[in-house]
Amino acid sequence: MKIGELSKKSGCSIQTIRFYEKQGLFEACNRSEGNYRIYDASSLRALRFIKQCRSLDLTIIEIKQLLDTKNNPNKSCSSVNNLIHQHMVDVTHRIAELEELKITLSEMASACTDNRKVKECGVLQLLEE
Amino acid sequence: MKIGELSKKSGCSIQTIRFYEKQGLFEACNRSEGNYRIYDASSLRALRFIKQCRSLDLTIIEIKQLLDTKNNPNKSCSSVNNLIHQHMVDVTHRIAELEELKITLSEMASACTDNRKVKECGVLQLLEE
DNA sequence: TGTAAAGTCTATACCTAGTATAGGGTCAAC
DNA sequence: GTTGACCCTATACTAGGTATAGACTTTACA
Repeated sequence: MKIGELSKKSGCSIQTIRFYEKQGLFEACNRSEGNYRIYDASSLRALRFIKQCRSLDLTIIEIKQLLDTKNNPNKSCSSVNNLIHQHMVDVTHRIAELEELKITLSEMASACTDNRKVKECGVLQLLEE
Repeated sequence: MKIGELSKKSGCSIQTIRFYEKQGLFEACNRSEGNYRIYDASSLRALRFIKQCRSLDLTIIEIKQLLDTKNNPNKSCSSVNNLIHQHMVDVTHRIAELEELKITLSEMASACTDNRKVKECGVLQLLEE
């Protein structure tokens, strides 16, 4: 199949697929006479794996490491476990930050009403502090 | 005062201050004979305002809009209120996304233990789906 | 068979909010 | 006069794509 079909089947844009290739994540199995990228079913599986990883917010470098690890079936998978665990820690931390931000924003919001003028705006006053 | 002092007093790096200037957020009041940027107390207040806004994750464009609004003291401040409100909506949404991600990651984590081999790794198996 | 449309190719620029350099100029102290 | 601290501009880089421009290939239809 050509890149357009792979794009539709995978839900990744054509540019994204080419971008992943440039990053060394993912290669077309070969090229047609007219220099078109040709993919097969295993390409689709590989791309879905990448997409799944991205949906977990793994970076491209981390995905590369996972792919490397996958190529060594007899090694320990502890690095995979560590990766996921560290991501959980990071996400938890980020949620806490955003919760704090939300509180600050809500305090801001309650400091003013729509019917004021700029010079009386409670939000702007808080921002000046 | 020169940029180094402003940097220390504001907690923004020198490069960041120059970057804000390039973005049109913030200007030195004038230049010394040797072409050094010269700032005064009002510069520090202005920079702190920008920093405060950035700590709320307002974008540079949004901060520009706020600064524009501040220059019209007699206009309505409803755009300011809307901005803060929309940010609260966005942050709330992002928190929800991250909470979902956290659940997914924790399911991943519990699918494997450190003592397995790559080919038996529960995490990698889930990622293949 | 001709041609128009759809698909693909590479290369490049752009996005955010800075950070990090290179290569030079300025200023104060010793 | 020279050392060191400070400052200047310009440029490249970061992450994960997205969006073009300009050219080539393939497909469909008359």
